[in-house]
Amino acid sequence: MLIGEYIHTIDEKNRVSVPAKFRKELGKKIIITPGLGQCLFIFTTAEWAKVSKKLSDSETDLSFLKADQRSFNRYMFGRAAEVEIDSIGRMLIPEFLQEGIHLRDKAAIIGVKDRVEVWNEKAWGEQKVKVAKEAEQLAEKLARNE
Amino acid sequence: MLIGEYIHTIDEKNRVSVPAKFRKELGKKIIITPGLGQCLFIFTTAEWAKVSKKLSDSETDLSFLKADQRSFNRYMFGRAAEVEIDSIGRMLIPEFLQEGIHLRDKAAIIGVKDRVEVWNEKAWGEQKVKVAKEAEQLAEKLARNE
DNA sequence: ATATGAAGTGGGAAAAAGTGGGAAATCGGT
DNA sequence: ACCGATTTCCCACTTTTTCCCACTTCATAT
Repeated sequence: MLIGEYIHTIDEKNRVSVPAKFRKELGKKIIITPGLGQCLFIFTTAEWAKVSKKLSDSETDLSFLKADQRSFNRYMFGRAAEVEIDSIGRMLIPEFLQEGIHLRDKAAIIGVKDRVEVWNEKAWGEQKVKVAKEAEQLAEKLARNE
Repeated sequence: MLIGEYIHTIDEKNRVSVPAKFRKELGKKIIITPGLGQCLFIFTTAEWAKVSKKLSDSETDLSFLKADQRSFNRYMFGRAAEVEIDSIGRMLIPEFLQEGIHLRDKAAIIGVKDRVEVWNEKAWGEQKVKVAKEAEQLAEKLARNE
């Protein structure tokens, strides 16, 4: 299972170490896409096969005739990248994906059960604060037995 | 699968490098047609065979009138070009196709699963911004498995 | 405390990709 | 058939990417 938080450097060549604990599960080849919120998603090739199938299942073979389907596919596929993890466990994040989430210097790499997310370190810090508050409220509710 | 975004130069001889990652899948010969939206479509010969069959097949429900279908086909077929990719991986984009989408200097080349789109760089930038918001909503739906 | 090994980071060299331009071949018009 | 113009083919340069090696840091165990 993919869990935990890691802060890694993104170097001048757009490389980031995949946390060693994730490497086995992710395999040699991964798919990086824009995520929901200010982050990227990393899928295994198997997961991506499912996702892209789901996208195409709802379509006819002539999906490009429908305007909104066109836009959506353009967005999803056009901004995805198939990436090989190098011999010492680094991935290369294309610049067009970095731009979308203002990634630079430090990346937060988060395991979320069966997917991995990549955040700008600062954005992740803020996200955590936000989530922490929600968690506290949830905990209080639980404590009051609601 | 054809995915990702690449910005390439279109030179004085109307040549554009096909992104190296696309070359194997596209093969030596491709079909370039006017696209829908401000772009061109590129299909493999195999994919084009499917598409053109579907378009001309009267059995297919394209949900528009015969007359419309005729003029649509005239548009797609009449302006489609069969193009050979040269020995070092460049394609030649006919001028009549460039004019339609105001292509010059820089082209954005986008992989959209099993077709490739070619955009004027600037138009692509605007398209991305426009679609980003609605695509996220659609993606959320998808993520919730609706 | 020190040695050992694994993980992460940085950088140089080799290879590949992208770009530009000249020469040969082809085409069209006279 | 000849000439000029356009297209095609090939070569060469530049930039980017990839591959590999080496150093540093952190954690673990002795």
